[in-house]
Amino acid sequence: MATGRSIPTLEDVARGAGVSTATVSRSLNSPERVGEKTRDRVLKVVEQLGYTPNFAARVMAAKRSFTVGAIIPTMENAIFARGIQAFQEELYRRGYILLVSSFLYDPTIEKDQIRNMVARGADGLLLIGHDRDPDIYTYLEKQNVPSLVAWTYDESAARPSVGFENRSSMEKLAQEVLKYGHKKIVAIMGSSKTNDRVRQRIEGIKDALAQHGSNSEYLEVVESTHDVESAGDAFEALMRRKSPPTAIICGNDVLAVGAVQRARKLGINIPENVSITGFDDIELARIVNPPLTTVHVPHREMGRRAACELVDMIEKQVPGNSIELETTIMLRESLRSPPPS
Amino acid sequence: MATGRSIPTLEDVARGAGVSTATVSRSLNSPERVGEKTRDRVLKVVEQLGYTPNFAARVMAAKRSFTVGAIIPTMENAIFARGIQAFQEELYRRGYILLVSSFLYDPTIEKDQIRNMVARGADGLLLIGHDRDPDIYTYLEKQNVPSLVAWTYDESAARPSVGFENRSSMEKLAQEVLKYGHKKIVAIMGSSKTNDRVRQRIEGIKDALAQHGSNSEYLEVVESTHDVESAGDAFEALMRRKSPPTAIICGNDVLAVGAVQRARKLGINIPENVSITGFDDIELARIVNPPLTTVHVPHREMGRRAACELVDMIEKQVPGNSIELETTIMLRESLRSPPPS
DNA sequence: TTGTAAGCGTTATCAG
DNA sequence: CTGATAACGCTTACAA
Repeated sequence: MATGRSIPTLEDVARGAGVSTATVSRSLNSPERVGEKTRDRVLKVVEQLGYTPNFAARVMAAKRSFTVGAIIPTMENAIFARGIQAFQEELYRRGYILLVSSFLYDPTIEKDQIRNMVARGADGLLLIGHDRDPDIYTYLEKQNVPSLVAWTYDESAARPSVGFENRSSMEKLAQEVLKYGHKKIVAIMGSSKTNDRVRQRIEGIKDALAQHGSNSEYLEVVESTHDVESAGDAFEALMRRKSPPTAIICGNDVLAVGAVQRARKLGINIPENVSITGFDDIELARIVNPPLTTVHVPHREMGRRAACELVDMIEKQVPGNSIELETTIMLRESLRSPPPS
Repeated sequence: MATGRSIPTLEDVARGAGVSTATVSRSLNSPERVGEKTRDRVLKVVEQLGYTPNFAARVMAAKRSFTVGAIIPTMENAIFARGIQAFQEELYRRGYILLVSSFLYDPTIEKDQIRNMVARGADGLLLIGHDRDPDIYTYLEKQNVPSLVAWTYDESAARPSVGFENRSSMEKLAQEVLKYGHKKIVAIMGSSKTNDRVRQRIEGIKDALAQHGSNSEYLEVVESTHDVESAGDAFEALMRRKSPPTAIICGNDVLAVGAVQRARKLGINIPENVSITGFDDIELARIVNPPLTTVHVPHREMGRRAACELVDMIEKQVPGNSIELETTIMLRESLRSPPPS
């Protein structure tokens, strides 16, 4: 029945210090509004009892949770792990804590998790990409929970985002591929179904082709799931064709690494036989052999800036500004001129 | 003043459905205890109003938050990212949500974050390794918050853990190194200061040396921080010696990759000139050239099992069982016989 | 099966 | 500067 020693509450502290609960609360939250002597006495009792405020009660009374939720595809891709790591560090610095959920690229799960986090009183939400059921945005507005989109920057979007231009970044990369004289280019991309970043990257490649006078309608895109193995399969299928591509633009580094590894297994030389490019510039990109030509994305910076912006939105009750981060093309050995045909 | 439309509460639903708040609560939490007709009516109103329960209020009333906290060194190391990913997936399946904090290997921050999570009403905590200020355990007991240690398995420890034997795993690996005839072995490890896993791995190497008749006191351990660059520096310093080691056992794959990459830069061939081993078997281990001989750790399995166990501890109010997971040695090209001297 | 009402531990308002 | 006291929104005996 009795759980032995129970957890001390504000009231216990108040009793111990011979003051009211209000005074204890003030001593803790706005010490300047309490007499020095009283405060010291209160803090001593707090220490003695090992009092920790009850969070739920505080949230309910203050209507603030100092909690931020992040709903991401998966932590297993280093781009999210890094970005979220930086996001969390900045949040911690500002007195917030992070609730994390991954939805494994399943929009239904994502939706569920968004509701869940709101219900749990998250003060704000970090979302990846703009592309989701509009109901979600209506819901968030109704609940008055600010949300910020990251991993993309889109001026045309209605809501603020912190990230980079997926389309033009990929275009720059594709330009490089074209400069090397490639004509037979195929893209291996993750599913574009509920993923605006993927769609934009595809558009970026087409932009480059169009500028180059190529007929961009001819861009072939092979869809792959987000893992090394599946990208390897896609790569293998392409290379077994009678007339294989001379360059393969992958949607991200993980896919590109999958292609490179499979190439090695098949005895296909990169870049002699075929060029491969990635996107993100994760650690893997420099470690794989040959190192990947890819687009460098400042993931940590993005996470950190997103945290700053989101906290501002929460605390200042402002709509939030979009922030564009620059990407840079990293030219490495996986790209070179096509083999003489 | 008036915030326009405000968020619907239980009471709004009750009013809308013409029932009491208790009935609404029951319709949501234990539907079987409510008449079918009433329940349907209630749920319809819930839908209409877009009602979501207020989490803080629920926590306060039920004294349960369905939230679990994980306090890890960093998400940037893939071993934690993967393990935590699986941990979160299982938690989600069981109706819990995950609060994540990283402490960047700083025990002061860790302590702070533990208190923070407890204050926020986490129902249970996942911690990495046993090694921390005993006050923390006293505190957790006093607050009656169950905690589970992962990434290690230690029978001798007072508290339950889900993980693997760091010591004997490393011993197995070191045995392999010795089998290849290496005599000059040096270890590059992360700081062992507040890290029992590191200490155990060092002991493991010594165990192997002792069994092999070598004088284990002679094991030299070079300390590195947890990044590729620092490991590279350590490696370089070792190889510049008059009499460099023939095998370098690294504390984990990240350090080993740092050594391999630096070797390439210096024109040192692995494994011809020197063997290198890792620990963890993250993706990187297979992708680096040459691929690493390392210890495979079932990170996802560990995360998943930890979630199961921790939820059991929370729900059944039991002390919790330790679970030992098996590791396996992955022999790959980075290890071979020492060069003829 | 349903309703009533007493908490849960804070914060915030308003007096003093 | 300090103290009462009313919320905050939900769960859960207990009663009907």
